[in-house]
Amino acid sequence: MPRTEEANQRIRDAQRANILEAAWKVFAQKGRAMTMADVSEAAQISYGLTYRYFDSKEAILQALVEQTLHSGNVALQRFAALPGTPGERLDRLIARLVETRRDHPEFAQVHYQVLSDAATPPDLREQVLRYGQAFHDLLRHLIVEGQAEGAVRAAEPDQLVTAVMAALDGLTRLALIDPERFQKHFPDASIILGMLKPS
Amino acid sequence: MPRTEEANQRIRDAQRANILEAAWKVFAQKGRAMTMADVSEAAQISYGLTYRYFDSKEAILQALVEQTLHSGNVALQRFAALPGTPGERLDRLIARLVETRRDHPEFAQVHYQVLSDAATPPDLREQVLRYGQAFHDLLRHLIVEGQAEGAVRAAEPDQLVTAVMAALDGLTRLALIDPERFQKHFPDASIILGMLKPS
Amino acid sequence: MPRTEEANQRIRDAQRANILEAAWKVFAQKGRAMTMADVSEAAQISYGLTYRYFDSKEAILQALVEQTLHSGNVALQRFAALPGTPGERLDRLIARLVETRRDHPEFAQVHYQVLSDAATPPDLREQVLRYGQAFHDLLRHLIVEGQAEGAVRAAEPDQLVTAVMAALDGLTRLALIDPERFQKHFPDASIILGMLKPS
Amino acid sequence: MPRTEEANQRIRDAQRANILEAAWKVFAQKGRAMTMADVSEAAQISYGLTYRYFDSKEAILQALVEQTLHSGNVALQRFAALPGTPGERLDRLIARLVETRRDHPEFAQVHYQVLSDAATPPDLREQVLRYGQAFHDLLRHLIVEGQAEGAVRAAEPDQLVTAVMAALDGLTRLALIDPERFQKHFPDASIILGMLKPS
DNA sequence: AATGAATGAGTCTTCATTCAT
DNA sequence: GATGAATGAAGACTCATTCAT
Repeated sequence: MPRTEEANQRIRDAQRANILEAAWKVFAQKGRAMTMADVSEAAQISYGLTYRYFDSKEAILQALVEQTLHSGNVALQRFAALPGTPGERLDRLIARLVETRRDHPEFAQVHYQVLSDAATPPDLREQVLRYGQAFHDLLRHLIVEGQAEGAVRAAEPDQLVTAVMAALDGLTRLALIDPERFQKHFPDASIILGMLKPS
Repeated sequence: MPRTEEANQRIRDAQRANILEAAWKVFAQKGRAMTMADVSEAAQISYGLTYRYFDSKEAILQALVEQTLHSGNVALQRFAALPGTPGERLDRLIARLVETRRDHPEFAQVHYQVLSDAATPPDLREQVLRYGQAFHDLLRHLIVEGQAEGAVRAAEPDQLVTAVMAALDGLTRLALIDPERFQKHFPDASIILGMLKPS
Repeated sequence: MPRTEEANQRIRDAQRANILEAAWKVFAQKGRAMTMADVSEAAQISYGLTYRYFDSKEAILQALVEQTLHSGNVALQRFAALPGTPGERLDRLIARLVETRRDHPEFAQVHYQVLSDAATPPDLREQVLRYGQAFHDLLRHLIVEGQAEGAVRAAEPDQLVTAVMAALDGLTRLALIDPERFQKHFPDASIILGMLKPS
Repeated sequence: MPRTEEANQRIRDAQRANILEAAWKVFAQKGRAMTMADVSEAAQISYGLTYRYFDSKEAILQALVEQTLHSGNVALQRFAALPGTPGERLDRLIARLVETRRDHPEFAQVHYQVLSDAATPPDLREQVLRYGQAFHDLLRHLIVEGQAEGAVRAAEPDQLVTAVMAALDGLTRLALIDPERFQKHFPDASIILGMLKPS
């Protein structure tokens, strides 16, 4: 009795998720040194099977990025819709972003790897950059509004955005280099917010 | 008639510098994906010649790191000896650090690459970590003193240090990922200092 | 449908044997100049596949040595247990050794290559030397006993052992250098035994 | 004042000899792993100069071989002309050959290296083989004559020759593998002669 | 005659990708 | 759908050989 098409699809979806989860684990540990063998081993599947689900290592990275983009965009939209004054919303946004960097640095790390790798195909790079732009835009929007209400210091908004994004990226990086040390001294969101608050 | 020893020495010095300069360029572009072929091509020399000047790819990275450590340590010492109140000295230090990130991001980038690469030999890693620690110590020292005089906000000093270092690393990163875009909006040092100033 | 585990095991065993056999052929011809490309070509497999079966060129040599040590040790033990007077046992031993040199010179050759190569790792060298020592000891033992019963000439036993081992090694060498010529005139064991017999 | 042609020639001859002597030392130590850098360093001359005296590494080996062939042939001729019964002459010949193996194993080793290396050009190989043949012929001649007078055992002469040559080659080999051990137990020529003497 | 900087082909090893079963 | 054996294109490194001075 052959499996139904539906059952097959379910198996496929589960396996794909399984592979991606494994890829996350390996990627967090090894970064771009991750090999296909690492992934299949972590996923507890055979070497070749990975290729039934992903055309290439590239495609896995692409999928990882997509996951980050998806949840990132969802979060962005949620924040965009959140009530409160710009200052309040900024506080919450930054707090949340800092938290994410501390608890899941590999999430943002994927973006970095993809962007640093000269071999990254243009379209993938483009997607990540576009997400960064959307993120930038939201942040900038809140900052400009915050400045209008006096909740954010008077400074070139783009520079403020860049500074905040840099701090977040830096946290990602430090958390990966020496987890123990940096987790202990992980800065409170209020410190990051110091860059935005009027003095 | 053979070249004079002096002429040879000149050639060797020039070539070594040439190779390192080429390595800097390639490294800034490709990071750890830099190949020896890349370097020799950028240096406009044959593949094999690189090995007359550096024993291994490793050794080139080591030399790059040494350059950063050397000028980094020189700068650290200069700052340690600088007059002024802690607050003033912090201002100058941060300003200088931000400037360096903007103009020579690959300088700091080399440290990150070395630390992220699992294949980095322990002694090299050790050197970089030690420098990071010295840097951390100086920053922390100034911050604690700055807090004593009220020039720095009341917060856990280690967190402040981590936040500043993260921001600097992040700037490095952004400057490398998309130079054109981020150079334009490169944040003023005063924004980074916002993390430290009392609100 | 995947192959059965049994089928895979069969493939692996066959391939490993295939590679070793190919390595024997190449090694006999080229000695230490054997390249991995030679081996894979002789085994009629791709370059990379060799590395699925052996971690390095080193490992192949190690495996070749192990084969010789294994059968060598088996032979040694068999001879050690053989009945007969020392003189009779010596006769048989030498006869057998000469025969092996004639028919499988590459067998002993591998030991020589391993010992001459400065790059041989110490443990491998150690194994070969230990086997040589065991061989030396057996031979010496038989010679001393043979001298006691008057079946072996009166001479310094160690010198006799050295002379016999040298002759055997020399046969290996000649057999490899110019098989056709030396096979034709391959000396009878009785001639080698002449070094031991009382005059 | 330019050097005279004669003086130049003297310098050239001295330098050539110097290089060959250096090559002997290095070759004895490293065998075919000898590099051109090794040679020039041992000769205390510049890297490139070696190539003014020898067209290639090959040519150096060739010259080393020629030296052995020359002195070998001289010795052969001297022995061929020596007085005495065949038995006596054999005694002296073997004694001398054994002595040479003990004191200058690298001499014979060169032949072995040249013959084992598949890359050896045919003409060089031919020369060495021809010398081996001449040697073989002399030995065979003496043996046949010795058999006629009853000084040599009755056995296939070619086999006796092969056995003696093998023993000598083996001594060369053992002396190189573990000089200390084998020098101590180096067999007396009388033992080697045991292969030839009637029992 | 002499020097040593420069060249590039050859070798080992890794790993993304393909394919027979 | 699943397996893992097989392929081959890089990449690091060595070393014989050439060449400008």
